[in-house]
Parts: sequence; C-alpha cells; structure tokens
Amino acid sequence: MTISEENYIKVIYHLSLVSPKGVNTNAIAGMLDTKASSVTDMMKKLSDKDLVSYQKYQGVTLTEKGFHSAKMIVRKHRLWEVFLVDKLGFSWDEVHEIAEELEHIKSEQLINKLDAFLGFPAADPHGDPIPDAKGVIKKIEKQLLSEVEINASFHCVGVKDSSTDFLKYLDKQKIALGSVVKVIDKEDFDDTLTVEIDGKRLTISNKIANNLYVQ
Amino acid sequence: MTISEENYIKVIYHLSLVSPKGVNTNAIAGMLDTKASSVTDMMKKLSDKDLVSYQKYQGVTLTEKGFHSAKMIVRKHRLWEVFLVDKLGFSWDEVHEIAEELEHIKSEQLINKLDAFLGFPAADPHGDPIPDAKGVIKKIEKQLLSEVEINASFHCVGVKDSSTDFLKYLDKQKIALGSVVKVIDKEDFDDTLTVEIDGKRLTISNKIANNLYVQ
DNA sequence: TTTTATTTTTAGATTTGTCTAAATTTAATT
DNA sequence: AATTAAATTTAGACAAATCTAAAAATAAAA
Ligand SMILES: [Mn+2]
Ligand SMILES: [Mn+2]
Ligand SMILES: [Mn+2]
Ligand SMILES: [Mn+2]
Repeated sequence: MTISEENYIKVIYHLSLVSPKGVNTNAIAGMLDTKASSVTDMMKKLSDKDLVSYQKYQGVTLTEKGFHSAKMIVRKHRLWEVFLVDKLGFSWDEVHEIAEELEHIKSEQLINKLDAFLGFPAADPHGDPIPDAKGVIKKIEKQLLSEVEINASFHCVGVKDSSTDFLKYLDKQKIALGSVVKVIDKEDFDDTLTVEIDGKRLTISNKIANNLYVQ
Repeated sequence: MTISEENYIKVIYHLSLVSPKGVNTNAIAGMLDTKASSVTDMMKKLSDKDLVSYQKYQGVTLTEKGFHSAKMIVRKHRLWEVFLVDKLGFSWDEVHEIAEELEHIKSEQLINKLDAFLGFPAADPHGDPIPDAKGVIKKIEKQLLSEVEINASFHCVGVKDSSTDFLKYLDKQKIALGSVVKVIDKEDFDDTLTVEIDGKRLTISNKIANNLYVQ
C-alpha cells in the first residue's frame, strides 16, 4: 500500500463513521484537498485491491480488509501522537501533522514495541481511542459537554474538533484532559454555558461545549 | 525534497567519503538498486536544485547545500537507530531498514527533541557518529582491529560493515560495542588473529578484524 | 594508436497520482 | 414530469520516477 492509498483509506474510515451507508467522492476530495476526479481514479484502484467496495455514483464503503488496514493506520497515528506528547514534550496541537507522516512507517514490530514502550495507552492526546494490535477499539464512554445535565460533575476526556485553534483556546482557558467540569448554568437564548473548571468559573459558547467530550 | 531525492543525496554523501573527487553513476545505481539511466536523470534534477554539481561523464559531487542536507538525513537516520535500540529494544541488526524510512520524516523540531530525549548521543548503535543540529560531526578516533599492534588492549567502538550477517556473527561471539579486545597473536600466512574478548579466547579471520573498529 | 570494452547518456515508454474540461448521472426544483 | 442544479465520472494531459534499448563518450587493451 502506498502512502497515498493509506491516506485515502484512513479518510474513508473517518467519514464512514459518520455516513456508514457510503462515503461521497466529494467528501473524500474535501478531506484530502484533492479533486473529485482524482478520488474516482483512486477508488477504482482501491476497489481492484479489494480495500473498498465501489459502484459508480453510489459512494464507497470499506471492505473487511480495508477496514482493518484503516484501523492499523489510525493505531499508528495515535500511538505516535502519544509518543510525541508524552516522551518528546510536544503540545497536543503540534502533533497531528507529524503523526500524519509517521503513520506510514511500515514495520508492525515497530508499532507493537512502541505500544509497549508507551505502556499500552488507551487513548491519544486528544482522547481518541487507540486500536489494539488486532484492531479492537475499546469504546470510550463520553458525552458532549453541550448535552450534559446541569450541576453534575464530569471529567474532560476528549475533543471532537482537534484543530490548532480549538486546542490553543483550551490551553488558554486551562482546560485539559482530566480537568473537572461542572455546568452551573445554561443560557436559554443561545445555550451559552457557565461552567466551573477545576474550581474556576468560566463562560463558554455552545460551539465550545459542542466540541468537548466529558465523562 | 522528495524521499527519492533524499535517498540519492545520502548515497552520494556516503560514496564521496570514499571517492571525494566525484562519484560514479554506476556506483550510485548499485547502492540504490536502480539503473544508471535513472541516476543520470536524477543527477540533472539535483543539479537544477543546486544539491550536486554534475558534469556529463565526470561524476558528481555534493554542493554545500547538498552536503548539509545529506548530514541532516544521516543525523535523522542515526538518531532513530539509537531510539529503536535504546528505547524500543530492537537489536542492532534490525534497525537499519526501519531507520531508512524514519529518516525521511520532515520535522526539524521532531529530530531535535528526539536528540534531547536520547541524551544527545554521540554515536549510533553501530558506532557511527551522529551529526549535531548544525551538521558538525565529532570524529571518533578509531582503528581497524586488523591494523592494531599485538598485546595492547582496546575497546570495540564500531563496525565498518553493518550487514545483518556480520552483526549476527558478532552477537554469536558475544562481541559488542564496549567489549575489551586484546590481540594475542597474528598468523603470518592469512592474518588470522587470536584475540581475547572480555577475557575469552577467540580466533577470528582477517575479514572480521577488517570490519571491527577499536580504540 | 587503433581497437575493444566499459561506462554513461539519450530516446522513448511505463506507472502512479494528479489535474482540467467536458460528459454523464443523480438529485432537487419548479 | 420536465427542467435545472449538483455530484460524479470520463477523456486527455502532465510531472515524477523508473525502465529498456540504442547511441555516445571515456577508459583499457592490443
Ligand atoms: Mn498521512
Ligand atoms: Mn489525535
Ligand atoms: Mn531512506
Ligand atoms: Mn547505523
């Protein structure tokens, strides 16, 4: 599998979590910053290799084989992110790009040894679960902060949006994975929340609450 | 710079340590397991990018720019090898292939943080010196075991040949970097050596002694 | 110094991944 | 149901990196 093929497979994997009935050509093109016609070409290639099932105009889904490959790439991506943050001291907004390259390094032994070295982490620095060597993903129980009842306490466990902008906003507000959050009040008009994070009062917009997972 | 260009630059670097006046097309092709005609094409490309100076039929040399790039690739290769052996527990004969891929990961910050994480090692698992962030290589004093006087004691500090076969032979004989070696006797006929390694008597061929550096 | 052998380069083709522009299919609107 | 709009695919082209086969240049041998 080439790097390009791997990038396609991973994008299809992520998109099919949202649209399991079939992923659109255009959606793939958007994620990979390429053109729809290039996607069509690649779908034929991946279909020939039995990594996706593809019928003209009908969108694509991953085959068993493609699904497993995708999880192995995601596994590598997330383990490398843990390495970069835990061992090398990168911050969580700096690691995605580098992991985007590291995820294509080809040794299975490497990734299993890295997993062990990191202590078999369950989640990456953004709270996303790490598939094990067999591809099994332990689902992490979590809710969006925007959907949680008032006056109960939770822990931050993940982010939905892991863009630099959002992560840096969280850093600024001293919100990190593990922080204790309690919703004090919710504004009816625009769903703005008054929260207490690690004991400190804060007002956050619905957009923020909509991208923060708690448990 | 593409991965392919980087591989060419690195090979030219290694070959020019032996033939500083100019590296042959055929030699490059041999190292990269490709054809001479492909090398010619690439030399034009690298020349256009001012990474090598190239004149038809005359061989190539690295420019300042190419020389620096080469050292940065070698730096990455060797640091990753240290990581694989010291942190992940690979043996020294398993790491070259993987480092061959890791050396192309593009972040300068990554490699400098990795360097710090590893404690700024001076040499890789095969005893080869690691260029620092500026490209400076501290030369390691060393002699081939085949050229050393009899009855003096040395430490193993490196290997000239780092093929799996040779490294596995050394493992079998319990010869590692750091081992203490003393040449007891040298056979006139074929230069076979009788040595004492960490106190243990051993007979080794000239070919072995010719690929083991001591200090 | 010719002749022969070796090395290197050119010419032309192939594969991979991409693009633009045009054609086709499907979906959405009148 | 007919028309318009959007999504998708085809056709044809291009750059990167490679190859084979033939031509040219250099080195070695007679
Ligand atoms: Mn990637
Ligand atoms: Mn992540
Ligand atoms: Mn390489
Ligand atoms: Mn090495």
